[in-house]
Amino acid sequence: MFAQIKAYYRSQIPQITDAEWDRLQQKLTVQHLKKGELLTRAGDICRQVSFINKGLLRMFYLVEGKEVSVGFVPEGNYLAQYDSFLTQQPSAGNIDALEDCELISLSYESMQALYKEMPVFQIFGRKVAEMLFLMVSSQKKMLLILSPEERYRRVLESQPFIVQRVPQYMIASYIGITPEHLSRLRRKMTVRVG
Amino acid sequence: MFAQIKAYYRSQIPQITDAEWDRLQQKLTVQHLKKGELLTRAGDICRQVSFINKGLLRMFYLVEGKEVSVGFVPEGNYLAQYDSFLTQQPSAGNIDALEDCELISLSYESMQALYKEMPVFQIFGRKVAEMLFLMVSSQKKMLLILSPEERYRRVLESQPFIVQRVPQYMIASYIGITPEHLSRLRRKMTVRVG
DNA sequence: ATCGCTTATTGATAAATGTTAAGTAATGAG
DNA sequence: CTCATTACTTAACATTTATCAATAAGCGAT
Repeated sequence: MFAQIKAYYRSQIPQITDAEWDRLQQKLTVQHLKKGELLTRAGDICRQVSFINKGLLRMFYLVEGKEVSVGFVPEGNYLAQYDSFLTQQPSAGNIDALEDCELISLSYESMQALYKEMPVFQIFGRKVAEMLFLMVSSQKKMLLILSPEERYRRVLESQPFIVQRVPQYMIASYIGITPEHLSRLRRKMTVRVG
Repeated sequence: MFAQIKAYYRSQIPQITDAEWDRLQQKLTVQHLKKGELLTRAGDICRQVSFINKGLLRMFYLVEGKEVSVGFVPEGNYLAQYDSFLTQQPSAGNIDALEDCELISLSYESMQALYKEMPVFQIFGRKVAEMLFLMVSSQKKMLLILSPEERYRRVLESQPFIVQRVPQYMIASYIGITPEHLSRLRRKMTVRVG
């Protein structure tokens, strides 16, 4: 049950001791989500971070009745409405399950307690925040300097699981275009290939 | 000289002691940059973070001969080619001074030393990373869900110093449009106002 | 296998944005 | 102060992208 998440912690903070891990594990809770269900919704305050043991989730906004997807997160990663989790203010975004999911969650209070209790979790928290910054920062850069077609190619090559497991119309809003336009770009791209 | 940066640390980590601050201050160096000079350039590995005591700097990419601005950072903030600083890999971006600047810098090695020596700096590092994440994350969201005109309005209302101190053609690429288009949007926006 | 629903494709048209080129305004160095 | 340079504006035109509407294809539940 906890093998994957334990490996994750060990990869981020190899210096973690068994005692520290045990202390953490006591605070973890397991949670299941069926395809289509919401993990958090706009207006909620995000009170936990979740490690995805299995499944795939999506972060998205509702803008003028339309869904705009901003991230897809598969098993083996941590996930939260992180802005809301950090600020403990209501989130503007939603998270739903694109597949049946198994999550291992840690509450805000538990995390604060771990921060106080054991410095190694400060390091973990810093590394997670740094990683998230790198990811979002590179995504923002792609939106600014690449054309829609190039952005789609990037998704294809650097996050192929998205193309394999996420409906195309969600990918369209993820790269900032309409589903119709993405469909046309794809046709244009494949004509020359075969 | 160090009053502003000291206040900054105290605001982020109020629990910092005088001894810890002194230890930090020993490692700080002051640096001056004239308007137009580069702080870091693409290909460099970023080896320091800089607190801006005075002035204004810009982060930008060179894409097909054109500058694409991705951030403007005024006095009172920390600045680095943060992706490169974290990974110690060559950066794809540049930083230049839009005004004469006074910077207070801390090297990568010094920061690692402080991390090891005193846990409070781990907390500081985490808070900085979290703040950067929140900022970039909200900027990415704006690019995805707002129109260019709305993005410009946001800059006007939430970062007015940019409109006051940054040339318009740099703001244009910052919000993802051409200078000509921004000029047209501005005309359209002011016609109705007066 | 079939039905019903969701997703993807396609075409016609409209709107938004980019490009090129020219002119005007602002700015800074001497 | 003057000139040269840089920044901003404007216009005509080209290209990209969105919208609307219709059809086709895929898919899950029964």
